[in-house]
Amino acid sequence: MNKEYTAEQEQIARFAKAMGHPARMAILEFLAKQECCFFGDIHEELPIAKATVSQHLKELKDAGLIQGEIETPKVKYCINRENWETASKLFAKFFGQCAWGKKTCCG
Amino acid sequence: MNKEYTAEQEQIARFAKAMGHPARMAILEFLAKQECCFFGDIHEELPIAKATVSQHLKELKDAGLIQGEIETPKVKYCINRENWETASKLFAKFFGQCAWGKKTCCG
DNA sequence: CAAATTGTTCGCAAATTTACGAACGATATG
DNA sequence: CATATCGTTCGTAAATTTGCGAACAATTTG
Repeated sequence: MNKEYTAEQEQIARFAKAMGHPARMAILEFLAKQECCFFGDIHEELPIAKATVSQHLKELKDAGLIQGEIETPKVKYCINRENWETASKLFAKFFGQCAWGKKTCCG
Repeated sequence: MNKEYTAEQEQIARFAKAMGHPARMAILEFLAKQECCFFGDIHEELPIAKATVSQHLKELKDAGLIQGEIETPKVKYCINRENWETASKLFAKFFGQCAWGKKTCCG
């Protein structure tokens, strides 16, 4: 029972947690593929109620992976590119740190 | 309320979920850096009780990211390299799929 | 055999997550 | 003004997660 967690561990865990549900992965993939889109488009893609979609979007927004913007009467969502890049690098670094040689992994 | 999730979305979500806690990230980093080690070594690294460590290890094992092996009287844990590689590729693919040009992201 | 070491499992409590329908606010339309 | 559309928020229920200490099993040591 010693050390605390590093800020980087907390950060990547936050990103990972946000990605830790199929609905949220589906949302992220959908957004990543097409610049931006509206809530309704996302809802159509998913097998869950709109209230639940809204909740998942909030979590992704809180994690910093997406951002939303009101475009009356709709709401437009898109990837938060800056944080997406941050996450991308964090995960790449994480998976690249293995100590057993680059041949069998991370290649 | 339409489509279901793809197998790949489910898989990456499973990996991400397992990584979605700082303690589990710390465990993975610790293991990735040093081939293998014993339960006690992992426990020493973390600010949580052994029962909780054991639980986190079980989740990582269930997700396929690590594997354990009894080496009486200790238990040796290490990264599951095959699945680590699978995960590495899945995440790389995921973050690389953005549609807004490679210059501003994923580079 | 008694005692110590190592880690898992059990039982429990508190917090969080997931999901839904209903109600709601805001704006546009008839 | 009444209606329809769009999406969030509220309230609730069920399931899962997180964490701990105590008990436990298996082996080794005295």
